Amino acid sequence: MKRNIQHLIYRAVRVAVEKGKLNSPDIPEVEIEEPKFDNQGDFSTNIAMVSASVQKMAPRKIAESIIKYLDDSRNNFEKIEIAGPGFINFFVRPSAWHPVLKQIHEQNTHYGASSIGNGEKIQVEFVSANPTGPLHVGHGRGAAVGDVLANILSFCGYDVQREYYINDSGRQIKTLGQSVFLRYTEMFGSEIQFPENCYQGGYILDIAKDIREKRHNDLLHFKEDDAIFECARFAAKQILEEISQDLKLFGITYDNWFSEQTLYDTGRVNAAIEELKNKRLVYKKDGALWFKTADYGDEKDRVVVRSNGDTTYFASDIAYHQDKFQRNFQRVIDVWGADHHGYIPRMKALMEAYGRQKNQFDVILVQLVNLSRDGEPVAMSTRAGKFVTLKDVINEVGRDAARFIFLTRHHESPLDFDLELAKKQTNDNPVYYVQYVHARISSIIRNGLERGISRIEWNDEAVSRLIEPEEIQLIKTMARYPEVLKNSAELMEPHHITFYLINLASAFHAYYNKHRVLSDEPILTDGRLYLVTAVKKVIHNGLSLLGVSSPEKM
RNA sequence: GCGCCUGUAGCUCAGCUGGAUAGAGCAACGGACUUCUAAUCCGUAGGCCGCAGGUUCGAAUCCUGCCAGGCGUACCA
Repeated sequence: MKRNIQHLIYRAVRVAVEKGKLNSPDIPEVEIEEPKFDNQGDFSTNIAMVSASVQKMAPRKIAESIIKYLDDSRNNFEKIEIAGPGFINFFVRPSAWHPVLKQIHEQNTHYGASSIGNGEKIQVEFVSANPTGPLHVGHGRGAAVGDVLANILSFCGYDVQREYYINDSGRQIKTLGQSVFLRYTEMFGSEIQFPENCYQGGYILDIAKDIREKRHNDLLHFKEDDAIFECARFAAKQILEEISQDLKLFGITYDNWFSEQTLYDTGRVNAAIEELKNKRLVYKKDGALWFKTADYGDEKDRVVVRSNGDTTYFASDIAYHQDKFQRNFQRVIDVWGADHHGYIPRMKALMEAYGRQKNQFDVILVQLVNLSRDGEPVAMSTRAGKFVTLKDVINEVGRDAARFIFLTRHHESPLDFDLELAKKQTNDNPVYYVQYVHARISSIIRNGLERGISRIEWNDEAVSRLIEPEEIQLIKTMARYPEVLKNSAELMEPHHITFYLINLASAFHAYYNKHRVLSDEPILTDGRLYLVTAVKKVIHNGLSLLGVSSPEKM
């Protein structure tokens, strides 16, 4: 409908110019908006005001000419008027909305899908938590945002891959091995001093016990470094397995798990460093190797190889992101916790130094979750072993509610997550508000079946009976869905869908309370069943993208 | 100090690629179940859109400065 109006205006302008009513055929892009107030129509455009300076005419005069030559031979509009300083408001004839329903039924689970992605290969990397402890609530937010973003992009025609980057190399893994090994020796009677910088959580002890069960006291005979290495490998593998399970519980599966260690094992980190040298992007200073990131927008240069010969995390990240593009991804999206934002400039610098386009690499920052219980903040630290795991939260409040809460906020807005509140609010959590629509409509359809209505299909006479304001409102809202998705994909902001669904749910509940679907009139009943079935499809469609279930009964 | 994010109703947040009268939910108050699921609906009340300037016909939205909170600012990861 929107695009239709756009075309009509372009054509009207052309004709008006031909007839000499407008001065210039150059008009800016026509933007069609949906006004907030009913008395301003269903759609409106500010084109007359925006082109006033080009046309050298008063906005209202321009609007008059456009309307005069606007071709509404399809009779879509009840009224087109000029309002305020020069807005053109379009009032759509109610029946002109009806074809939207047919579209929804025909496209079914693909309603709202688009091809704006053009089959482009795109990768979304998210969560990527270090395998040094279980996932906590904060990771859950990144998981929800990343997963849903991937869903949306896929729905919009991108060829999406989900990847988890495993930081299984470097110091934190060594610390993990050390922590486990200490607990292990402790079980054999060693007096130990457990260092503060080691991981304190109870899961470390569990892993140590598992090792004892498998290896008995073998490791005590190893050289300490080797024993720590063994522990690290064992622990990381086990923790990663649990992470994978937790994510599955949250409804997330990955296409690929990428190990940092393999970058070293296959020499790709060294190769990347060599390439940097060849491109003269690095230099030596104070015994370390520096990347000239400051030349590409970073505030200063960054170390790639330390003076002691160790590579930095940045080095493996360079190799990793090179590898992503070598795997032919045209676009790469990293979902990070907001505490890593300081890292973005150097990554952008890397991209620029390699001549990549700006839109080929994006970082989605997800603000951290402030966890509290009954208003009291809960400290979160993997190292100190104080955290509420994602698994606990899923078990407490449910997968659907947890996902929904994470997605009812802009990802860059900090999120207060109160455990008691989340549990208590289970019943008036917006997720149930939306799911309830699906359950209610399912129930109506079941009741219809009992009356012998098994066919729900387009019928001119039946659909033409849909003229109540609440019915038109519902259809209008559903007509917006494809655009919401496109917007969500382009801005990479999943929360728009959540808010849209709440909106649609509200329109449905209002309708439900005012009108009966299964009425005494068979024709009207057919039309309304056709309508609410469309609503059910859109709700299901949206909830699926959010990874939330659509219950038949509640 | 510098950088990023945030600041909108009592609370939690939308709206921010400039538009007409500022939007939800929760909480408060008053109503609606003999009726397809009341996990619902209808209504009332609640606002210097952090502050001050600027750009514009028009600013919550863009620009500048300030204030407050969070985070970051390593030859850590």
